[in-house]
Amino acid sequence: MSKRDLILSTALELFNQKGTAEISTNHIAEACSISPGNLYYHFRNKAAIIQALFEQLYAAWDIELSLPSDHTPQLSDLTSIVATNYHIIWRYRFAYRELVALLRQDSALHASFLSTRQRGFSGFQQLVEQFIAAGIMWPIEANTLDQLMQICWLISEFWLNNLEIQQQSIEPNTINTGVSLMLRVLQPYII
Amino acid sequence: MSKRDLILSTALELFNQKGTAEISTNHIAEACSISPGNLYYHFRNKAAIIQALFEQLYAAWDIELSLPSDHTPQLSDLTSIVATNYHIIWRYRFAYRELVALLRQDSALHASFLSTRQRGFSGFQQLVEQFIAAGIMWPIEANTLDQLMQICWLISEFWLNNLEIQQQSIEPNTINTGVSLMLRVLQPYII
DNA sequence: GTCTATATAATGATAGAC
DNA sequence: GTCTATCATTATATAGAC
Repeated sequence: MSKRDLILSTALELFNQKGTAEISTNHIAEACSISPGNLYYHFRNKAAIIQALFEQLYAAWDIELSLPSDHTPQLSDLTSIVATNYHIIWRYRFAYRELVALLRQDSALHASFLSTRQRGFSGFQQLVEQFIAAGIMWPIEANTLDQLMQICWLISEFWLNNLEIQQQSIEPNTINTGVSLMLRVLQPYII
Repeated sequence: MSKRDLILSTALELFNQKGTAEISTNHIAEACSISPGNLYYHFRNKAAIIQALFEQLYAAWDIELSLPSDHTPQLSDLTSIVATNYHIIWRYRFAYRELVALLRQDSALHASFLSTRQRGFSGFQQLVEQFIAAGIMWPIEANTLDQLMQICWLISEFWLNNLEIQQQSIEPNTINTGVSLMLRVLQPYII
């Protein structure tokens, strides 16, 4: 592993444990067993480390959430995508715990997050439209469909935060409850 | 206004602007035009200020969300309660922006938040049960009902965060979109 | 209650040797 | 690339005078 990757994986672990505000560049360097000066050779500053971790998050979405394009979509695709998404968010949970605060502090980060998020939402839209075309779901009026997808998206982005607020452990069991909620939203429209 | 209240309202404004991590006790004292020492006479530390602001938040919920008990519930009660709740959350928006991080750092705060939140959720449960009893909503199987209420609760807690992530301004128009989402969830079960 | 002054520690970040 | 040394700044918090 390159030193850069060591710094990033160490920072990710510490941020997930204690939050970005509590972890200083000195903490990260010490946990990597390198000097603070060395850390600053690899990263301009602390914000650059956070930005690089967000880039890893975007890459994880691109890699792990892509569906084979020659594939007739099934409802089970939705549940597996959502479950995979929860695992990615959990891996970068510091980001979602502090999301609004982090984005407000760094407008470049906000821009990159928004454009990545928009791509994801478009993919989700296409999937649901494929469900309708395949006769898995009833045709739905455009406004209603948009609302349903917004609700599903909200659940997918905040379900883990919701579990943490309730001090519930994050495990397959509790994660699947989040998947069930999304299906509950769509259920009246499923054939 | 007492000095204690001045400190709290000033801290609230600064926390809402910049986040709790960026605002020090010195910043708060300076904005109040008092000395740091004086601030520490009124509050043990910064965490105590945050705790006191959460107490104000709890009080706002108790005062502004209580319904007259001799009143037959209507669906419009739900929308007005939800809209009022959004206004309260917006007033204490720093708390919801950083909620998971703040609760993880302070177990006493976490406990008080959870018990207040539980009371709120119970009140919401009762309201929906009254809707069913009054023939406004169909009888719903217990598990389904619980899921629907969890979804509504998730929307109510995270809608403003969702708006901020999307860089949408918080105004009656966008707030009402959140109310509509909740009604969209319940719509298939409304008579 | 309020202030000044200060202790102590940590922060982000850089310069320059190797 | 990596280190040591160090900078200026800031943070929380307290002591003691008024």
